[in-house]
This record gives sequence, structure tokens and C-alpha cells, in this order.
Amino acid sequence: MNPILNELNPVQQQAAQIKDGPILILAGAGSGKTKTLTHRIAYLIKHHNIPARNILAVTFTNKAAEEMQTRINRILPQSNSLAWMGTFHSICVKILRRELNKTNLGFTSNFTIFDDQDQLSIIKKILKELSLDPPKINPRAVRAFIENAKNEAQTADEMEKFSRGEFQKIANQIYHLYEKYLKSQNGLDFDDLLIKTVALFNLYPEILKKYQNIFCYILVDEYQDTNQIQYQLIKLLARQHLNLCAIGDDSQSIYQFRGADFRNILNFEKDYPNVQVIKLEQNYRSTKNILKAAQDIIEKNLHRTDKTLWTQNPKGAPITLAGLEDEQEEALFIISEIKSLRQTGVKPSDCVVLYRTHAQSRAIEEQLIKTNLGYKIIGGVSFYQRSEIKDILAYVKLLANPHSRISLERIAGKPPRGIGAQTLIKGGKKLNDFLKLMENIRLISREKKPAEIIDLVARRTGYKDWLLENSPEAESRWENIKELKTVAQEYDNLADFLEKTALHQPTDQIEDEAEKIHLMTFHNVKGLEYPIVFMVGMEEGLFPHSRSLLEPQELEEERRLCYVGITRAKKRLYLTHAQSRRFFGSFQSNPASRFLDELPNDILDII
DNA sequence: AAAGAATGGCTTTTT
DNA sequence: GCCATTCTTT
Repeated sequence: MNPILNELNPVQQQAAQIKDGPILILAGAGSGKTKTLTHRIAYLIKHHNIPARNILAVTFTNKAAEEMQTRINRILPQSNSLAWMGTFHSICVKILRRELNKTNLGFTSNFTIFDDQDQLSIIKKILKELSLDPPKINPRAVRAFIENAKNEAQTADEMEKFSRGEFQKIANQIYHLYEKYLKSQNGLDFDDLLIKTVALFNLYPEILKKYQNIFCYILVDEYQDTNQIQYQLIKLLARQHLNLCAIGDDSQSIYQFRGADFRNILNFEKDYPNVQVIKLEQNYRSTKNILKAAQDIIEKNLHRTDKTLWTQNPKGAPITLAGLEDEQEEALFIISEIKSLRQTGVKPSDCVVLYRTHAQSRAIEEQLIKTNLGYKIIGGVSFYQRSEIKDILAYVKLLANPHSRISLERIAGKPPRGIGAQTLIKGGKKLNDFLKLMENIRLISREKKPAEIIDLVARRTGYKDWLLENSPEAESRWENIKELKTVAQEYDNLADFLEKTALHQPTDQIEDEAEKIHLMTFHNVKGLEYPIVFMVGMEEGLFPHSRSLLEPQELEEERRLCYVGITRAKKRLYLTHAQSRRFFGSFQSNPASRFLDELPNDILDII
């Protein structure tokens, strides 16, 4: 048999072998989804002789894309021609960089990417101009308004008719101004990357045609998490060849809050007639008990497609359910369990602690530090959001793009050089001197590589000295900048380096340090698996989150999130809740989560 | 204009 | 309890 196929079960083989036409793979948790996908790509290349460059595989995280690439390299070590593989956002950036100059969409190919903090500062700036200061209008709420609109592919003009009430009217007014500002800065936010690509394809059919011809075979991972724009994008690209393979699981749709619409996966068969549907229902990951727990939870949702996961794995240990005094006891319980598991050969890196909100990590961290156990928080305050990193990147961005107002404003006063808000508006000698300095550095940096430029800019602008003299944690901050230099060493030019930092979120860099326990949110753990899983803070108001309690739809999303958490576990699952815990400084007691009541009693071990 | 001190607002989840 | 913004002093 073909060596690419012999690791697959019959259904997986079928999914890998189909060459043409639309395919929908409904892949339950732990059913070998990534394996099937990678082997399918390998089979297309090796067996059907499809050039790798004609294959597009879209994922939701950079990590998933990298994982896929590594696995394909393992199956086809000799093939070095790469398929197009990446997140929706990174693929769109590639296309926009190539094509925008040929269009009159109002942006050029060297656009800058604005992250969520940039968005917020733009909105605050606009609020100030309108004299609507933050107490009156919450900038974050405005950002949410704009994001929601963009996720639904609604322009500010189109939103006009949907905007009811004072807040929405003002928010939409800001949306208009925000778009104007972005355009004046040649800037695109995350959503724009997708929106402008779709606009490009709609307005320039010859460009669309070009990419339709490049992407003869398209695979989309986590199809249940696509939003309206992503749906449109794929539809445009796949229209010509119809060789679209969508993979997903509606039970694991957890991003509706940012516009994902799992009806996209439910409607796939209507959108693409003659689709071949393949169901992967055998779970290779978890014990029977864990799977039973997951199944019992998800069955409480009214909106779902019926499917049954099964496994040949053993029944395994019962699910441990523990009620603790407070969040510190909860942390101590986890630690003592991990310690005793270690006696049986479990490594700390086999364990993951999952929580609903980042804020919950602190209590666990504190106890882990006390007991000298190594840990690694995935997500949370990202490396790229640390102020010293953002400062240095702002300097570097300013070198790459002298017009980047937002970068200039960030670093004009770091270190202090007598340039404040007033000078930035009215100009003056001090500002001119600074701009001259930057111009000088720019000239010198032309010949240099990104890592050297970071060093150059940190020294010449006096940033390094200022940081070392004034910051209490100067050393660790400078260490972070050195870390950034290490990242930069992988790049030959500034543009590529900046691209990476703009799109790469911290979730993407999980190092496999064997001695460290991983801590992360339920959202971050999607797509991963661990032998031992701790789900903490299983309390009403926390999980399900209080903000989800009013809307049945949102409650169902919480339940799917719970399902995702449970199905990460291979061998053992712990669920814990605390009688009371600190919220915003004061104590609050929450009843145990309703999800715990939904578990079958006969597989529980209650402490 | 900058640095330090005090106040108030708030936290769901993320590419 | 923490953060970001605002107020006060230098």
C-alpha cells in the first residue's frame, strides 16, 4: 500500500485520497484531524502530482500552520517546494503586499498593520477630538462595535441604518473617522487584512483569477470558526476549481464572540453541491470515561449536529471533582496532585491547567513559585505587548516607515527629549532634531540586518541607557529586548521581521520545556492535547462566564468551550471549584458550575 | 514638559 | 488588585 496511507484508518484514508470536488470532513475531537489533513496534502503532492505551490492550507493560528508544515516535511522529507500554509491573516497580508499597488483601493503595498492597542489609541484620539472623553464613551466598547461591524463585513456607511440609540450613533460616527484615519496612515487593522483582500478580489477579477489559478486545491482547518468575511474569501477563491476541503467540528465552535458563524459549516453542503462528506468519529486520544464526560456535557446543547465519538481506549481513571475552600487551596490541590502523579512517571509538561480568564492565572502562579515548580503561561500578557518591546518596535517601525504617526507618538518622549503632546502637534526645533537623528539612523541602518538595527536604534536614541537607569526591572526588560534580537536574527530585512511581529501572537510559541507545567485559557488550548488536564474555577459566573448567562446562544458557546477543555485530556481529568475567591480584591462566593451537574455520576470521583 | 502621586475603572475569550 | 489615565509638583 502507499506508505502515505498506511498509518491511516479506512475513513481517514478515504479523506486523504479523494482528489477533486468539495469535501467536508467532520472531525470529532481527537479523531486524527491534523494527521488526516497533512496526509491528504502529502498524497496530493506525491500521488496526484499536484505541485505544492498550487495548494493552499488555511489555519487559525500560526502554531497550527507550523505544526502542519513540520508534519508534512516528516512525511515528504525530500520535497522542499512549500505549499501555501498559514493563517487567514498571513495569507491575506501576502496577497495584499503583492497586489495593492496595482489597485486604487486607497492603500499601498507597504501598509502598516495596526494591532488592537493601536486601534484603541486611535479611538481615544478621535474621542478627544470630539471632546467625548472616556468617562462618557468607553473606547473599548467603541472598538467592539467597530470589530463587530467589520466581522459582519459592514462598512461605516452600511452601519448607519443599523445604529440605534445614542451610543451606537456615536460609535458609528467614530467608525467613520477611524476608517479615515487608518487610510491617512496607510494602515490596516486585523479585520481589514481580510476585508481588503475580499474587496480586491471583487473589484479586480483578473487578480482574483490569478489566485484562483494558483490555489487549485484549498483546505480550510477549523471551518466552524470562520466568520462572514473569511467565508466570502474562501468562496471567491474556490469558485473556479471547487476543490475545497473544509475540516471542522461544530461542537468546537468557540469564537462566535468575534464573529465566527458555525452555520458556515452546517450550510457547507448547500453552498457546495455534490459535496462528499466524511465523518471521523473514532477518538484516539482519550479514555472512555473522559469521552463519556465530554459527550454528556455537549448533549445539553440544543443547537448541534448529532454525532457520536467512540474509542477503543481503556475506560481509564474516574474524573476527579474537587471542591476547595478558595483559590489558594485550589492551587495547592493541583500542586499536590501533580507531585503525587510525578511518582508514577508523569512529567510536569504532561500537565496543563485551564481557566476561563487570564486573571485566574495569578493565584496558581503564586503557589507554583512558592513550591518551586516550573511553569509556563501561554497567552496572557504577550511578549509583543510588553512596553519595552513595543517601544523598540515603534522605533524600528519608524525607521521602516517615517510617516507612522502612531509609532512617533509612542516614542517621542522615550527617553525624554523635551517633546510632549504640544510639540508633536505644533512642531519645533526639538522635534526637528529628533527627526534628523532618526533620518541619520535610517541611513546607517540601510546596510544592516534587523537584529543589528535593534541594537543600533536602542543605543543611538539613548533608549537603552534611559531604560537601564530608570526602570526598576531594567535588567529583565533589557533581557526581553535581547530576546527580540534573537527573534530578529531569523530575518534578513526589516519588512519581513515587522510582518512577523505584527501577526505572531504569544500563543504561537509553545516551547517544549519538559519540566514546566503549562497554564492557559480554554480558548488557547484548542487543538492541543495533554495526558493530564486540570480545569479550574468551575463556578457559576466564572465558567459559564457571567456575561454569557443572559443569552442562551452564548451559554451554549460556553458549553462547547467546556467540551473543548474536557476533550484535551488523554488520561486524567480534574475539575475544581472554590467556595469563595477574590474578585477585584474582595471575596465572592459562587455556586459550583452547572456543567458539573451535567456530568454522569458513575464516572466521578468526588473529593 | 516630565516625573511622581492619586484616583477611578474595570476584565471573557483572540487573529 | 491591577492598570491606565489624570492631577500635582518640580
